[in-house]
Amino acid sequence: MDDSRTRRPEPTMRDVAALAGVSIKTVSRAVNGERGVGADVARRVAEAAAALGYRPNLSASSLRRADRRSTTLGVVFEDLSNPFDSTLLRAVEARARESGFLVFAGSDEDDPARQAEILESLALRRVDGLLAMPLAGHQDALRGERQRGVPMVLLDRPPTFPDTDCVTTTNRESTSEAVQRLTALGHRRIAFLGDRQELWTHQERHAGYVEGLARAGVRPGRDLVRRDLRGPEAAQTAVTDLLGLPEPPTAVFAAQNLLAIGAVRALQHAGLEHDVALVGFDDFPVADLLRPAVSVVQQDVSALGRTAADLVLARIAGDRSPAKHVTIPATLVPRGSGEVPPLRSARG
Amino acid sequence: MDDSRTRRPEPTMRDVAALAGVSIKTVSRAVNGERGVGADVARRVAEAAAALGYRPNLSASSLRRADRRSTTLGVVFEDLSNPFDSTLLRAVEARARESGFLVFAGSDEDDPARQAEILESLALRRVDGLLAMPLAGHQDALRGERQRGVPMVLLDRPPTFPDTDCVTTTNRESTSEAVQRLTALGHRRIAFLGDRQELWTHQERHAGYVEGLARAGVRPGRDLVRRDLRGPEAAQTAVTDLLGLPEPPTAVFAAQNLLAIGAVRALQHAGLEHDVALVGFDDFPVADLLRPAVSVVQQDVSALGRTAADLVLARIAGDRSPAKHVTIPATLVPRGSGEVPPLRSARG
DNA sequence: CTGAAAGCGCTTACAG
DNA sequence: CTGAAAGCGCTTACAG
Repeated sequence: MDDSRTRRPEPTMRDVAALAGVSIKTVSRAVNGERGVGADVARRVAEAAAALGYRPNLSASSLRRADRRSTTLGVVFEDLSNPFDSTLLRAVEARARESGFLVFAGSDEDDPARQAEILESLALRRVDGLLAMPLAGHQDALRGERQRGVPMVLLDRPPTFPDTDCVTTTNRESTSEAVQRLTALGHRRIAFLGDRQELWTHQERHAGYVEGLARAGVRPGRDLVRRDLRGPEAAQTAVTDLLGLPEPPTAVFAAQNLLAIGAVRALQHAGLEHDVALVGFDDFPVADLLRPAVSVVQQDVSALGRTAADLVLARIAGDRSPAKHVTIPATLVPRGSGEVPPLRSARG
Repeated sequence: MDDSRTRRPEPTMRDVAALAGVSIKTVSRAVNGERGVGADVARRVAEAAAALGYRPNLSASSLRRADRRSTTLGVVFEDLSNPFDSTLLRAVEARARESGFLVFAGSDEDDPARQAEILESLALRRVDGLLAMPLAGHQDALRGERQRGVPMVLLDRPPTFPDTDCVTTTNRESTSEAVQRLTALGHRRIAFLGDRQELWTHQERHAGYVEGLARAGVRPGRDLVRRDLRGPEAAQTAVTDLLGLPEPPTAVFAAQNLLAIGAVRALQHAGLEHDVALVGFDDFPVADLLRPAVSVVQQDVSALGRTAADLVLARIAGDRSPAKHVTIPATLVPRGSGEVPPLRSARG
């Protein structure tokens, strides 16, 4: 191998044209597969390009072309190392590539400043479309991009500004269903573990919880609702606390997978994992290997990502129909922990 | 909001110059913070830029600039929805952003054609550097990019071609250590579960297994080594089979987290999870919630990603030192399953 | 401190 | 079927 530590200048159309003995316009036509190039000339251009290792410069072509496309998408999620986010990214990326798009990926860490920074960075590179999870409060940066006319699809949560597509899951409906399954088993004291109240998904899931109880004629005990829990440790503490109540819950609904994990820890610690029912929203790896295996409301995360990608690609392709809010159905996956009846846990 | 469904043409330096009443060269200087711009003029330019919502076109500037930088990195991993890959990506992305770089992310699905396709796609967009996991056999596409002089750092596995940085973990050493811990507990019949033999990481881990046994004067039983296991199901079958041997293993070393998960399933199924020791390579979520909790060799995946990102950024910045192979130390995390002594599992 | 001209690699809009 | 000229948005290399 020759010295690969030195980056050589890339051959250009000019070089190919010189070697093939044609004009650069002819090379352009041949490279882009436009018709109106003689078979013999096309072959000579192809040979010259191959000999030089020529690869067209997409930035240059995009700069000059009428459509100005960079065939590039920007993805801004909270944390790409989260399974939810990474599964979304994977689905988006697969769909994007089918259409010849490449994907920029960034994590905003739920920080408005960082999100704005990433969006700015994407804008400087003139991405054709944006896929993002809107922050709970501050959606100014996203709204700004949208107002400039950048095609945008929001995931997991709806925008607070108009005229923008989004794809979410059946938070309320599926939670209501899950809670009704618990009441059907006879549970009356069902605890609710929720993340930050400002999160739309958790508002929806809480609403579903209330609705599910109401359908069964159960009045929600205020002492059983623990919200603003951030992370598994907070959930663990909350459940431990709940178990110490005079009338402890016979079932727990954890509105997020990290909270379900914290609940498992608390139940295991109290030795009550087979006595108190548990259902979580969002699946997590090896949930089926725990004892009991953890029943969950499973989002179709890949479908979420695929749908969002399809939407933004359609917008880029010129779809000017009114903004859509697509809801992807979640599925109840019974594994054991959610099928524990209340009798066994009646204590005292 | 005005009609955000129509993408307006972006304002250019020309527009800003016209509004500020200066030449575009002056706008260029002001925007790039070059010195030699009068305070009054700088202010007028800033105002005009803000009024128009001007944002420089990085592609155009990169095209003309001497350094040709796109301040863009390409990441090509096997599957971005894998926790290992997504944790790497997250670390790379964080590091990249600190240096003003944005990251293109793609999954090659272990398919040479797809990897070549992604690399091509990245090359057309003139990324400044490449971070990739080399495929077991076909490294031609990566070698090709490297020969063109594209800065490149390989992750998890070394290249089969020269002059290229890579970052891997202590596969052999840590496996040897883990096996020696098992022999120190008295284990003599220790099974090995491995993925495809062509994978360098699994060759290394197998070598570490052999070495660890040798240190304890144990001769590896050929019947206890099961390789070419692809995924948890294969591992589960293999362990079930091992447990049926006349002299079953008293301990299992699973050379990958998915294989460890399969092993857990088999042990649980046989009711032997508390009787047969298990150690896995690579951590996995909630491994600590299983009963017994699963002991693992934990890679420092974030450090892997950070190191790789730093290396490629240094190369891009002009570092011409000889190629490095950095090895990141892994850690043994005892959780219970690896601390099961052999006596309890002596059967018959 | 400021600007006119040329050019990065490519496509557009013509002309032949 | 092929090509010369102009220009995308910006920076370089000059000149003043």
